[in-house]
Amino acid sequence: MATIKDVAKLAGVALSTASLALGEGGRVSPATRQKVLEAARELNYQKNGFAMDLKRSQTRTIALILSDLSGPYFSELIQSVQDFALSRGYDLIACSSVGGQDSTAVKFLREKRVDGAIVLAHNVSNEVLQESAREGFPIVVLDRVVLGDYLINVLVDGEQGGYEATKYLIEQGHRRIAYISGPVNSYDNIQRYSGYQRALSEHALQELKKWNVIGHFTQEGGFQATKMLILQGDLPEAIFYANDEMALGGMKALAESGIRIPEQVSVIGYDDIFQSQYVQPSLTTIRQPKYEAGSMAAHLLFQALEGQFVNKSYKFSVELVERNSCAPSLVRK
Amino acid sequence: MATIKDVAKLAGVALSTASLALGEGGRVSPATRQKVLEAARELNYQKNGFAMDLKRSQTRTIALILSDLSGPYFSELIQSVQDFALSRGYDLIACSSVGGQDSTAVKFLREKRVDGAIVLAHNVSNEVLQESAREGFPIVVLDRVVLGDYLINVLVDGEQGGYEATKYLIEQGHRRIAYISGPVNSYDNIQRYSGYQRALSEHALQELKKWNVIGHFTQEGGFQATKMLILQGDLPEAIFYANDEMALGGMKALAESGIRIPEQVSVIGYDDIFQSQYVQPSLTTIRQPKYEAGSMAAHLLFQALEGQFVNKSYKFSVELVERNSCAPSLVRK
DNA sequence: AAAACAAATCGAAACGTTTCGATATGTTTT
DNA sequence: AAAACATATCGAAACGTTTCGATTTGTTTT
Repeated sequence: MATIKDVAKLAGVALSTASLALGEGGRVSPATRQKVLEAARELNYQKNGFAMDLKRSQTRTIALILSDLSGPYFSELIQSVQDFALSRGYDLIACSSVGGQDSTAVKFLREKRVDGAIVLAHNVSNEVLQESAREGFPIVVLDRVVLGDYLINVLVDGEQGGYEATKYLIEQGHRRIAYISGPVNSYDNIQRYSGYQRALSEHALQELKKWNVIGHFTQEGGFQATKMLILQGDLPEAIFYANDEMALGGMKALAESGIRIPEQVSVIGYDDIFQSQYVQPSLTTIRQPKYEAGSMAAHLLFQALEGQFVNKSYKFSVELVERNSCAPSLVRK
Repeated sequence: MATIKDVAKLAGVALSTASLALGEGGRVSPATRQKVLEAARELNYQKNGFAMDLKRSQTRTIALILSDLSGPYFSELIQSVQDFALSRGYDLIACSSVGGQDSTAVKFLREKRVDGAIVLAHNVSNEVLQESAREGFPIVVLDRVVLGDYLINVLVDGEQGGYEATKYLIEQGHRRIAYISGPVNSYDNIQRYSGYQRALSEHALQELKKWNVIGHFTQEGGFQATKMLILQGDLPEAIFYANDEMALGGMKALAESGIRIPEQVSVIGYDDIFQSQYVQPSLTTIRQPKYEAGSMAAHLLFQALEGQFVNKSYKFSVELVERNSCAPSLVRK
């Protein structure tokens, strides 16, 4: 691999002059620049990024760290962050934290291979975040509250979401409302669940443990959980799935058992993923301002990067999207 | 930021000893290692990744370059590449080539910030790929044929896919088959379209230009294109959408106009994206072995990285997934 | 024509590591 | 007890850039 040294030699100038000529606004004579550029082309010279980053100790790159690069959930978020980063002349790289503490993502954080990061990955521990964030290296955390210097939290109010979803079902006259849970210790799940509980207790309703089944936030999990609910014999009037993917699986299970939605059971989801509007019947759900949150996260990160003051915590509220998977309860005697 | 120099000083050892102690199998006395580790902890030392990469001139990271990080299409691919990379002790970073020649992605290629790359991004030019690939820096290209040293092609046979889809419709008795196109100069679109043409001409069928409408591979585009088709008054018996996203949009347009699928019009898509099985009616489509292709790409990349011989080109075939959006044509007189 | 200045070029240091050959220390062999 | 060896530590060079202050060259002012 040709280095700038080779280029300089071929062009017959000093190393530093070559660097100047190759750079942006260097004050070199046009003739010299020409010579250097030609030499570079001839040698197929490409600058070594690491050497540059090392010297400059700045990368103009931010990382978006996700627990999983795939999955419909992240699309919108990635998009918004990318749009914003690009508009500020920064590069964005997405890295996955699969592998937990040994993942690419954590390596990027620890070793400061980027100028800052946005994190939405529950498998990156608070400690890592707290240790990594520092002067000149801000981190925006999207999926939980974690306190520390140079750490900024952007939250979507899951408790409110859980509350709204449940309240909506209650207002439709339902009283017996099941909750299909995500992983029990997931921050998102805990939030949504506690909103569900608040709505129930505000209306003096009982929570039935046998209707609280774990579906792991996956479609398959939602399917299985719903099958279990059906097998128990005593069907609830409405089911609140802690995310849309589980709701989709659940609807499939209900359909297979010949149970009509929303006539026999009302179903509500959470997330408003893309396919929710295409399922039959279309799924009533809670929409999270993902694009907005991503955009806000990016915004805050850049502010922090530029040394401006930023609040340490922001919270978004959610919105109920009414579709066709819920119907008023028939008046019971 | 503390450097290894500071650590060494605090621990009272030489710089090189500190480096040894911090590294893996360095031959240092346990006592020294202990001292160094403690000093490092105290100073909250984190190694500088760039300096390391520069010295080592190896990153143990590969890049997956996509034209767009979002979108359901890439999920499976990302997953498979990631699984594979992880199993080989490599990190994966995904970067987007939004921004074309000035994008993060191209920068990563040019500046060799990774050890190798897998590219599925039509907005990265052949020239960039050819210039970037070199000894010790192999590139696997997924979406087109591009020749050169250290360049490896993995293709999914789009021509065959277009052919199969069209042939299936013909075998169901349809004769008047519309093609809703992606961007006209997209490699994928050209492939699929030429398969469509081959199937038609093999069965001595005419292609009607007015039924070849551009839908840009987006849902909105498919919707608009279909609206146009409907407005023309003369509806085809079957529509081949060059991807599922357009088909989804198209189905919505048909439904809005009260046209029944598949009774009045058969619809076939391409890609088998996740939501295709959930739309009503479920969408018959062409499934590409995306996971397999990604896995193969990763496989080949590592072989090349290890200096093993690899073939320069691989081709996968596609598979028709029969669902409910197509029906045999009623016998016409 | 000498002095003053600006522009272009150069040399050297620095960024923070890793690694190699050399030295110092301690242990075994003869 | 001297010689031979293994082990632990050290110093210095190297990776490929950028950048700063110094030097050279050429141009303008007095």
